[in-house]
Amino acid sequence: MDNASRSERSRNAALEAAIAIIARDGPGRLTLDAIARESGLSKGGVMHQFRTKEAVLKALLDRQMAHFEEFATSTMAKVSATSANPNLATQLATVREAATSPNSAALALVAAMVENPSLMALPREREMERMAAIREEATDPDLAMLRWAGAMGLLLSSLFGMSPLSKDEHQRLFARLLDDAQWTGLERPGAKRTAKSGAPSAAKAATPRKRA
Amino acid sequence: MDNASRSERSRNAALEAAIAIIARDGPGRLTLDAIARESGLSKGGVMHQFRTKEAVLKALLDRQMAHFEEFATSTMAKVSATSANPNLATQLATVREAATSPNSAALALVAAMVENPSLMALPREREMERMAAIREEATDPDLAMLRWAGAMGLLLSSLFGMSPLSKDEHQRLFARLLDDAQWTGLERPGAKRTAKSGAPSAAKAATPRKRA
DNA sequence: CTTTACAAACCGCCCAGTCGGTTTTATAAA
DNA sequence: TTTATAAAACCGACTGGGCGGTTTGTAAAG
Repeated sequence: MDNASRSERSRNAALEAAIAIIARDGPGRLTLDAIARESGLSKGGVMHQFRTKEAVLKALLDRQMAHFEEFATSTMAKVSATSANPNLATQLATVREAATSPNSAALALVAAMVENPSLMALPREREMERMAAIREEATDPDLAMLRWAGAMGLLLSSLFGMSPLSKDEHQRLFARLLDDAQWTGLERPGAKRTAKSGAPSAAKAATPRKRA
Repeated sequence: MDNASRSERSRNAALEAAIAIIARDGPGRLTLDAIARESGLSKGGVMHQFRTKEAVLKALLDRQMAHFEEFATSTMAKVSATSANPNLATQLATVREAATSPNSAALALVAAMVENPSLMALPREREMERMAAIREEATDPDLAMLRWAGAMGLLLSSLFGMSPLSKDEHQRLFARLLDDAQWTGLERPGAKRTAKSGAPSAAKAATPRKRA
């Protein structure tokens, strides 16, 4: 077999093993030896592909992000013509996808958070960009944020195994979140026109977290 | 100082230290030695109060759950007279409280999930009871669930540090979630028993959870 | 022959848990 | 109160295993 293909295969095997371990035993049980055992590789093999454990986590995050990024751009292309708020529609669909897929990206996120919280900087940044886009296109930014938050709540609660909802109910709720017609009744244009001006300061300066 | 008080003090110190460590360094850095260092106790002292690390996590969970349970029953008493859906109102307020409080219970949950996922069985059970109560009292159960999910999304996104929202925006969104008037426009009574016959009887079950 | 992919033994550190010992509190008899 | 004894709280050195990472060796690819 080709060398590149061999590496590719091994890297994939290791990452799949990592996800399986996190999903089955929890992020705390994710060790290099466990990855080696689960993937069928030797520890040396794993360490050849990833020089450090942090590199494994990083690769895992990159991979999941790439997957959902692709999904997002794909659905974005589909809805951008028809929807009035394509960014929101895309994000809701993507979160639903993440909630449906068994190898959830969120698992990788949790594992990264445990091992090295700073790894979450990049995903966090991306997320913030998306939310800014959602707010900017919305006639009622707060409502858009609440719909987004609802999707995240569904995703994370099912991730934590705290969802009393069946698959069908889950899908129904996501469908309702996605259906603009269901939310037009109570839009409050602008950021609630009280005395304060409606200037939506979308992007706030992200305070960088420091590790000790 | 008498023995009971001494124990109480030490246990408290250890648990406070644990929360501080999780919040500052992440769940992966929570070790018994770290707890001893942070709390000022010796390791032996910590081990005398908690026979194992899992016992520490369990105590942490119990403590946080008790705190929010108390908060919940307190607010439940306040709103049960005025609100048509007191369970939802209470849960939303409680989640807001959890999101606001620095020593979030969610941190304890994450730590428990890392160390031993099975520890989450009890909190999960409680959560499911609450959600069942919310659904039962709602004229539009799905919408109620979505409001709850929105609150959870806000809480968890801020926990993961992925919230681009300022404190004020956060509070505003929670306030909107709590304001029934903002959501009456689009209720769809379907799915559950509709019972749209005049009087809004609004489930007067005094106790949030009744299962024996 | 050189480089790359993998294997497996190995190393040092960290961490949960143990253990013998010391100090503080509780009980109670004198 | 004093004294004797037990029990509980606390201490800190120690241990055994697990973990991240290294090293040495081998086979396949180029």
